[in-house]
Amino acid sequence: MDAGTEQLRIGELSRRTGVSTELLRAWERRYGLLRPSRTDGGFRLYSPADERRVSLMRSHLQHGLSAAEAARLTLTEADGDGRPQDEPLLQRRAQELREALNDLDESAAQSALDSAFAEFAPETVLSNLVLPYLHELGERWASGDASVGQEHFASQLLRGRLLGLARGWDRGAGPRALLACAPGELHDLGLIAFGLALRARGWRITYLGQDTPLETLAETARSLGPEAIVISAASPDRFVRSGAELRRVASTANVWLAGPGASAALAKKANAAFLNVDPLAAADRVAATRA
Amino acid sequence: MDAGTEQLRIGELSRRTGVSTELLRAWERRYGLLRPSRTDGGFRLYSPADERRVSLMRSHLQHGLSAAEAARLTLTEADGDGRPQDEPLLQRRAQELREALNDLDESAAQSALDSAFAEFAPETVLSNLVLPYLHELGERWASGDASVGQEHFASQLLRGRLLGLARGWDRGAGPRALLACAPGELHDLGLIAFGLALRARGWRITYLGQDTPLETLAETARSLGPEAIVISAASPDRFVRSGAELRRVASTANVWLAGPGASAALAKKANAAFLNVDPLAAADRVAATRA
Amino acid sequence: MDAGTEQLRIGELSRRTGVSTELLRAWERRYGLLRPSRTDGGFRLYSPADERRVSLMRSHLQHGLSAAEAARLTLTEADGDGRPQDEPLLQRRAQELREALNDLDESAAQSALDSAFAEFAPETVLSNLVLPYLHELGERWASGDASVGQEHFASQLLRGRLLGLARGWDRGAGPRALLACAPGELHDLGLIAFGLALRARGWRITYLGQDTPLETLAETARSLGPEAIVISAASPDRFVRSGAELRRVASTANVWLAGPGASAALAKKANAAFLNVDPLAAADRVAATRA
DNA sequence: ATAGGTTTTGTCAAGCTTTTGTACAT
DNA sequence: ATGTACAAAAGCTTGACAAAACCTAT
Repeated sequence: MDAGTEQLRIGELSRRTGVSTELLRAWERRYGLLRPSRTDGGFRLYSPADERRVSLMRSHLQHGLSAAEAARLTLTEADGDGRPQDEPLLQRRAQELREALNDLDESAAQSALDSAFAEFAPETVLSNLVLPYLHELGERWASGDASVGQEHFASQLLRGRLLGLARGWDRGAGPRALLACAPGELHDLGLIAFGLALRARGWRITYLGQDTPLETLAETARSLGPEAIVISAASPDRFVRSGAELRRVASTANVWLAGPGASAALAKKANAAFLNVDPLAAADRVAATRA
Repeated sequence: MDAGTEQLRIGELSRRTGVSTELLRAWERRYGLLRPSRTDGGFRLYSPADERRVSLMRSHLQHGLSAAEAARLTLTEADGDGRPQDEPLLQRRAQELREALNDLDESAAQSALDSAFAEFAPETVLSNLVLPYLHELGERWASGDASVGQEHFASQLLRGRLLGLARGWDRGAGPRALLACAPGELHDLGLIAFGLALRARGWRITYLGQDTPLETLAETARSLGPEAIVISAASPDRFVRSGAELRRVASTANVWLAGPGASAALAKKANAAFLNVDPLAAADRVAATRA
Repeated sequence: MDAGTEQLRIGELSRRTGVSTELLRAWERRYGLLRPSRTDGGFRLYSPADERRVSLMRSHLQHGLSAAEAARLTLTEADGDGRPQDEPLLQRRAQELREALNDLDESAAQSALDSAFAEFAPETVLSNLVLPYLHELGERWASGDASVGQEHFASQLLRGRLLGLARGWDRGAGPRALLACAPGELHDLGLIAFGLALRARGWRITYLGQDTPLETLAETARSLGPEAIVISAASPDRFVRSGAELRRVASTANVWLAGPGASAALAKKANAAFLNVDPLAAADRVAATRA
């Protein structure tokens, strides 16, 4: 068990922390600050975690907080920081984001994202927070667990965030990719994430967004001459309905079908390439064609 | 309106301008130079505009004018002091933006917007660059002059921009507004601009975005209890199709119909209020209900 | 939600803000300036937001406003997120950043930067907020107007922010640049800004940081074979002292000298190219060599 | 410019309650 | 070790007050 952890008795804890034994007991009684185990005879045995809590408590008192407040803070900090200590920071941010979005709390969501983007690389945030949340939301929604309001709220907020990251993604001298959602398709977040990932690999992105008619796509492709065209859809019908036009576009350029709606069969039929679902891996594949 | 402007008492104005309090009162009495508001107790409260007038007055006196003359001049000058010089710059930014968007040149567009937001107040940029461009694009598109690619590209880019400005728009303590596009409706930029303007008037915004089912809206409204609900659509059918549900939502909350698709008749039928087209004026109207 | 926020009692708030407890209560009673929660026993508990309000109030009083006016302003500013709405955004953010950094207020500084980066392109933020602030700080410091603490605080915070943006800047397929500060040189913010700008132009960046021995630089260059090497220093001595070694490095690669310490003469002597001072313009020049 | 009256605002006091560290009896 | 007691420190409310700032009218 925890054979290796040192267990202090109250006198020793008092000596180490400079807090009188009476006070330690009072803190335990009044605020539940400490949770010592006991010897058979009833003596308190404090763990290192208890010792940390006492120092935290003292530091808060030093800063002028009232004892009640200091204890409250100490407990929430120690719990949210100490026990799931092994739980990575990333998990915590994910949890914060999830709660904020579910509560329709915009600024909390933004600040969770701010923290995450400050602490991790953009792709890490995408692959560990944003995309998993979208996935989860899709499933909860399919099973009737999420309100559609949450879905709308979340996707709008995340869209704004991702488009913010996208700013300037057409600059530079790399190969150019043209991105669009299939006709009728509104789910564009995965495609934007893909664009960001491809951008990080040095490509220039031109993004046409949701519900792009293939005629539009073809025209734009003619004027830009992109190295790759990526068309995304969340459901297969989007591709099915425009099979003929897809073939036509694909005959003049390097076209990929992506998103949950894409499949190897559909791609083959359209004479296009098939892009496996995960946007980040997809970026690797497309980038590899020009390495 | 000018909730955020500092109002000085006579002593501080005197200290700042170096004009005795008696004289300030005399100028007000004799020439109507100043028009301070009053506290409940009767103390004068001067606005920054008053402060400017006093400096102007002093400078005229310095140049040897009689007090009466100086006052007359000050009053006429202070009114005609605003924009005209800025106008060309604004036009230039508008032109830069237009060209960049038409060329699908993302970074040029972004930097035109950067310049504009650096040089002008947010609402000025909205009302002089963004909204006019959208309007123009709509017309060109209707007449077949704009490629759909341009429209897609521009609206996606502007959406990212506006959502960036929107960050934190749910914070604070003001009344809350719930915003959504009608079912099937994808044109959300006007609604976002409206949200930004309402935000600037102290409201908190919750935004559900494109194509929001009315059931979703109703549910979200129940949990948030917003002061106002604004539903936008670019074409009337969106509203027509969901007439019955609209009535139901409107029966429990303060609902406004907005966007080019709204009309007084439709609003009346739905038992909702009608919001005239311009997003900024609309924000004024909604804000006025709670002033 | 805000389980982790510290709540102050009135005495501590008084001590921190320098406002007597009686006055704090009077402000609450008369103007509703503060809205403390209460303990079960009825003691007031103030949030960090309350603390901010008190400082704002004090600052307004300092500027000569009457208490009633100061309170009104404080409330509208603090609740409505912010400030005069009719000012160009960029100026507002610059002012917020400046105040926050001068007050050593980290979270206010971060949120000013969050807003700025959401609203503007990274380069715009760099060239309009970050670099000017650094410049200004340098001058204030030279004239004894700024404390060393402020300088450390600001540069630490900004460095963290910029390095956050820099994440992943070595990815992709563009030409590679190797960046380093000259031996002994610790001012690296300008160089990082330069790196970011070059990254936006499609380059890959390898960054060696402060105080890089030229031997290290040469070795790294041998193994990476960069397209360009940029060495930065804030004062000329850094370059002077390592003249011979500089020549050697420059003989095998394309070397640029940058930063306020660089000059055409020094560069010529080292057989390197001279990079004009502004990091963003510098990025344009370097990028142009490979367009 | 002065006189005489009013408003605003910071401070103080009295009497009572809550909080919290320490002490003591079991 | 526990539980109770206690007293100093910190807070609360109500009410009042006086200096500073401001008003109008002469």
